[in-house]
Amino acid sequence: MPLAAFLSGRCRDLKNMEKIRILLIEDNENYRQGLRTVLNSSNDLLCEGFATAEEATAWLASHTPDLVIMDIDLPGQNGIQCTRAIKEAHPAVQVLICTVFEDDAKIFGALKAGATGYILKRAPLEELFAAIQLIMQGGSPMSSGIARRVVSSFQEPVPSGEARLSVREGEVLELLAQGLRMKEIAEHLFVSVFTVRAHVRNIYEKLQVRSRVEALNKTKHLRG
Amino acid sequence: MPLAAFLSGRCRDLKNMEKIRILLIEDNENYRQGLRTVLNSSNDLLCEGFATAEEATAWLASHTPDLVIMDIDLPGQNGIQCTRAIKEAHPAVQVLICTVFEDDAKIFGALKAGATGYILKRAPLEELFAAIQLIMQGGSPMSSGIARRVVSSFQEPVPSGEARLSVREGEVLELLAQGLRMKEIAEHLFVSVFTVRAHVRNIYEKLQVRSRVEALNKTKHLRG
DNA sequence: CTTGTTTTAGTCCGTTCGGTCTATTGTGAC
DNA sequence: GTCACAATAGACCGAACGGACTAAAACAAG
Repeated sequence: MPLAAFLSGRCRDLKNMEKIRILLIEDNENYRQGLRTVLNSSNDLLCEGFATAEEATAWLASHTPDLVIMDIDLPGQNGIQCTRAIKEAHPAVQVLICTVFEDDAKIFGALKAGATGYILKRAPLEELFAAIQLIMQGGSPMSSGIARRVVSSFQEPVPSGEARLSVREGEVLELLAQGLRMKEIAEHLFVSVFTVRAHVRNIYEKLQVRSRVEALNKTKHLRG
Repeated sequence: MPLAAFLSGRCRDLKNMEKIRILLIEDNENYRQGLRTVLNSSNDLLCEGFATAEEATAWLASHTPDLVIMDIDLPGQNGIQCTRAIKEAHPAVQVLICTVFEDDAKIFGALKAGATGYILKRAPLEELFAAIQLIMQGGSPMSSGIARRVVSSFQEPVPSGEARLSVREGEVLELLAQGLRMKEIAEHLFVSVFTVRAHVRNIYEKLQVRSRVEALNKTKHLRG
């Protein structure tokens, strides 16, 4: 790494700027070559492109970009698998997903794999440029609908119908969730194990389950 | 609701536009009044302001805004509690957090409570205006550092040291997570219950736990 | 070819859990 | 005041679980 880049660290020096090195992984020939040309025409970007995850991985053995712009629907290894591989080998490299898909499986799969941004191909080019700047400045660019889905995944669903547990049952459930045994729960709540067992039985009855793990699975949305 | 607004639904009609009705909850007098004046000076916004959650709640009994801009550090009921209350009473109302805090507890607390946007007070005014438009168009505006934290919360930590489970152990763990008993797991995997028990014991040993729930708690980040 | 790991399988034994049942006390609703 | 429900406590029993052992086949790494 050049000294200037090292000294500037995460904050890019406007006077003596290193170009942002971008690796574009996209199997559509026209889209890739077009986008690469557009990106390279910007005087602060330097873009290399490949059609498959395998080609890109080979190139990555001897090069380290700042940012990877990743398609998801690739032949061979897909973009999510490739993202995971890249983040394992080069944790500092940012991965920006750029795809037509906007279903939860793809979105959360990509984020779990280590992607830090997710934009849609139908977004205008300005949004892509803005996303590149944003991701290099520590942000996480997401197309608006994507961000909404990500945020929505945190919302706690309303307690579902008949499965309404009493306050005390909620406390017992919370302790069950921590992996405590009934005896330990009894000590925490200053009641007898018989009482704890009664609560656990009632919880099972209300939730229609037959074990701790099932009960926890049915209520995980209520417990963060 | 006026007919025009009803017909236009979520897509605002540029010709015959209803103003976006905003409720600003912010205890700092100067900040609130200043911001309210600025927002009202825009010809597509209509902003009402209160200093506390309690005053705002009283007003909400007879009014329904499109958007609430919410401070977190309020006297009395705080902004996160207030967000939860508002979303329970008016699920369609969007809540945009605008605060100086950017710690995980506040961020995720607010999102879990039902906020759909989270921006910082130090952001320029243009960002606030953009956020208002974005949130009304189905997006989730977040200041760049906030978005990064939210996205980061999805990243799966690297499998921690000695807790490296074998492939088979992973399969067993997955079935344990679904609430199956050992006999059922044995049937799924076409092996004897003794084998399943052996795997479970090895999993417990590797994870240093003593029950299913503890094992699942220690590995939930590996299992989505 | 030996060494280590994984996957398989088993025994023994005590603990914990889950189902079915009964029963008392307190509290809030009607 | 009665009714319903939550919280408490208990007995009985069989099933499931968890800990401490052993052990063999399969396989990859060295």
